[in-house]
Amino acid sequence: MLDLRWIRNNEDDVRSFLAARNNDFDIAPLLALDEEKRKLLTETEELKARRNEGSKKVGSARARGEDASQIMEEMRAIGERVKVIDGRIGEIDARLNDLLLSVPNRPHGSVPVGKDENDNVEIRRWGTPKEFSFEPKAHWDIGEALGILDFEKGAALAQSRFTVLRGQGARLERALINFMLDLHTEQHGYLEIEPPFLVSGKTMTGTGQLPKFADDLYKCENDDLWLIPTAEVPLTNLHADEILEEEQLPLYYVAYTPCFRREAGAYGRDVRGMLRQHQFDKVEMVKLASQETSYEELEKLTDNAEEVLRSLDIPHRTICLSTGDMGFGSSKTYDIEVWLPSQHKYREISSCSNCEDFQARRMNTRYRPKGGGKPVYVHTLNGSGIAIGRTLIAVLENCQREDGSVEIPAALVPYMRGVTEIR
RNA sequence: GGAGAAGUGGCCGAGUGGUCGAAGGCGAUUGACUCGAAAUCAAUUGAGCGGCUUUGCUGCUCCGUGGGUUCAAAUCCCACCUUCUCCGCCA
Repeated sequence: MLDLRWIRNNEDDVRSFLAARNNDFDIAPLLALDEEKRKLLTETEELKARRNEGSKKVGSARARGEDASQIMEEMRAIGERVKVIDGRIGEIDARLNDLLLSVPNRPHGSVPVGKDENDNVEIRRWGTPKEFSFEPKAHWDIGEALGILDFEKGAALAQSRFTVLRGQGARLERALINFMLDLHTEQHGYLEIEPPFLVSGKTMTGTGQLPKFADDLYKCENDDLWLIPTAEVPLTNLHADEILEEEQLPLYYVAYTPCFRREAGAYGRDVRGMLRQHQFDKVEMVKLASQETSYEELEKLTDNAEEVLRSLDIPHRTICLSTGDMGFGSSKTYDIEVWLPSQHKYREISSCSNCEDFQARRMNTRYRPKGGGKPVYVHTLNGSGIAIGRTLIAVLENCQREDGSVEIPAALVPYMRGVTEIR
């Protein structure tokens, strides 16, 4: 959510960044409502001041045993007008809030302006895609041949886009989770959290999933509970409605959770294998930082995610998303993409964003600056550190051998209890 | 799920219709005292929105949340949420 006052004073900026995002949101009705509300507010506040004064007079008159019925009558009339105006203000507020929650975040000045993913800018590459002496297979072929990936059973138990992992496949998933959690907690200074996997509508609104993206989420029928699409939601909301001290910042949190996404609107894409699932595991990093340090923290966060892939020796590249490709709540996003030999392409495995104060304003998380002063909104950052299922895919495909077996990267061997290959 | 109790400022805690945004205490900050510290004393110490003669003054709102009654609500009424205790159920 953006600051309404800022929108009011920077109309042109808002219009131009909405255009850069290909967003057709019209701010005119919003500004009109804002104007009307402020006019009514002045009116009702004046009336209330008069009523407060009158009520005090009634009190003191009664204390002296005098008759106050005339003032009471006047105050009753004022009260009725106040009620009408406040009712209208309430309606405007609700509408204003709805509109504000639908305005996307303002992109940072360093973000490339562009229409879509074709305008994303590659920042760096790491590693060289391996030359195979044979035709590298896709992970679904490797996994099914080894008996560790079962797509049929996933579909039978739930529906398509669910997978059953078996044996060393299930263990590899678990190994990746533990490896990443250990890396981030022991080397990068994150505090491990185990959050709820279901959260309230308010929490979903805090990070921006609601109200706009309800169709992408799974909701419980009888409760105000939603399955999290990413641990970003509970982690970022950990300090909702709090005022922190600047000395506490930055806060680093990391969590493993399953993630649940309806993937509505992704019907034809990545239908084979487990690249795009309704349920997938992810280790997620979240930071709350001061306004001055958040972009520095974004660089570190992205490096923390890249470190996972360096440790596993998997080729990858990092790109900066253009204004047209960026998510709703982000001011700047780096995607990390791994090399998938079977597709001969880099594919997204992590997304690291600085949301600045966009989420903080929604969930009301502030900090008191050093040396006192008014509380200001924190900057929130999140990044996959990293997607587990896609990492498993990357390991299977990049570490496959001609005979169909898969070599376990050295860093994972301890987590696989000494297993060095799956065959 | 059933029965009961409770939700007040950073914390504890008083307040059952009228100068209550809220006593008192703790904590914090500043000053005095001190060579310094402690102790003591004094002052200050919530948030949001707005106005102004803008380092201060001022209006409105906020006592779990949302409604209602009233000239006036922390205080009365209704609904909901959360916490605690007991029962039931369960891992």
